[in-house]
Amino acid sequence: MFNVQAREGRARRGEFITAHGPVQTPVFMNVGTQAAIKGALDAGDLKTVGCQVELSNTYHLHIRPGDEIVRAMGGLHKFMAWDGPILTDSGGFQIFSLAGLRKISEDGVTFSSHVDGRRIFMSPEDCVRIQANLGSDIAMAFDECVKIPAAYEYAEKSCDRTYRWLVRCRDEWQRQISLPDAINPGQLLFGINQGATFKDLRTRHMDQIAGLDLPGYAIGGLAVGETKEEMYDVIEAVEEHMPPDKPRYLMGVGTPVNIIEAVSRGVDFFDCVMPARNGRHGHLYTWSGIRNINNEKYKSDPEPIDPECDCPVCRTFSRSYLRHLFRAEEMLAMRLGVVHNLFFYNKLMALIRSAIENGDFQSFKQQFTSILDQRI
RNA sequence: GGAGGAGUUCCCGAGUGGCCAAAGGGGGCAGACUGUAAAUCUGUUGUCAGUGACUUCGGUGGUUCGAAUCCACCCUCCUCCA
Repeated sequence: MFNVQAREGRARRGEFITAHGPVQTPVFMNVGTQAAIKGALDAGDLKTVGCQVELSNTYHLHIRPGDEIVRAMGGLHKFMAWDGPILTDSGGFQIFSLAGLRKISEDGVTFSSHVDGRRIFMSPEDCVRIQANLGSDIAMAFDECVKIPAAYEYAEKSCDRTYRWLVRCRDEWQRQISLPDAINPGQLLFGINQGATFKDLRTRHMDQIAGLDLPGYAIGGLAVGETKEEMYDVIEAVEEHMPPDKPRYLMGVGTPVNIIEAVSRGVDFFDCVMPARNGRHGHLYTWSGIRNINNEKYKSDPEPIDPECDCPVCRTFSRSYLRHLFRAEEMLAMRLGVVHNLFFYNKLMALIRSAIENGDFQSFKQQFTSILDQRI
């Protein structure tokens, strides 16, 4: 299911097979929480920006329109007209981000819907069943994403519970994919490592979940308050305990430099809202740093966002025009900003892959880590 | 010609004797954003300078310890009556 084709140091160049086609790794998954990329991009645009995997959210689609509706419409692929691989995130991050609106128990989590306030209970079994209804290719385990800094006692307790939830997720997943009317019988389940910044908790938890022999493993609960050095340290510690023949997914990360650093530590899958959110806000990635196109200095600049970029936005429009669209709050501004940024991220991953294939990854890393996160 | 009303910092608009360089919006300038409660949020926006000083509320003159605020005249605009 996962083949590592080339390595350089700990960095891996691989291929992961899903029910909707192969995924070349390292890969960036493009986030479309509610079955749409914010900024008004549809599945056709995802092809344009070079997306391999689309990511949607269990909690959000369960609330609206409802996973039963999506199932009745033939599953998420058909619903949003995307025929490539889809990963559904479990809602574990919403336990973190909707902290004021939820309550956790051993059974599961009770949310107050952020849409209409009604109370929603979600158990690990519910979460997996919902993802089966959505028919994604990769389902994520129901975990608790703990805020950092965390108290050791709480992190330990949470970690243990997340493990018990994972066993329940695994059992329900096996049941769901073997049902005769399963929307996607080829759906895979990834387990999620937790443990805040405590390396002993992290590695112990990783050892536990690796024992379940799932199709893939994620590192969760990072980029939620710790420094980037702490994050890299946790990745290094956990990576040694991750099965070498399974894909590794660093959830919610990150900046271009975060991704390069994590690839060099053995991570294969990424996702992040940043390129889409920054794109909507006019912070546009280039090969020489991040450009805030709102800035006055671009008022009458005829150059494209990045002369080195061959995305449709850079091939067509000037900085001056884009700045105008952002200042005038035209919808087109957000759309073009997101198209450019996602194209950039997907291109970044393509360059990382070929660098690993060619044994150039170390020099690629040295060339770009000092500039890509810089503001210009 | 007569009767009322109004002129505030880039714009709109509060403020009717000291707590006013002047609320609040808008606009401008900048910043943040990491498994998306984000088309969101934050800072800043008279000048020069570390506290402070200086100029500013249509104009001119006055009253007062002190005026955007009170008085007089003038200018401009709006409404109504002739």
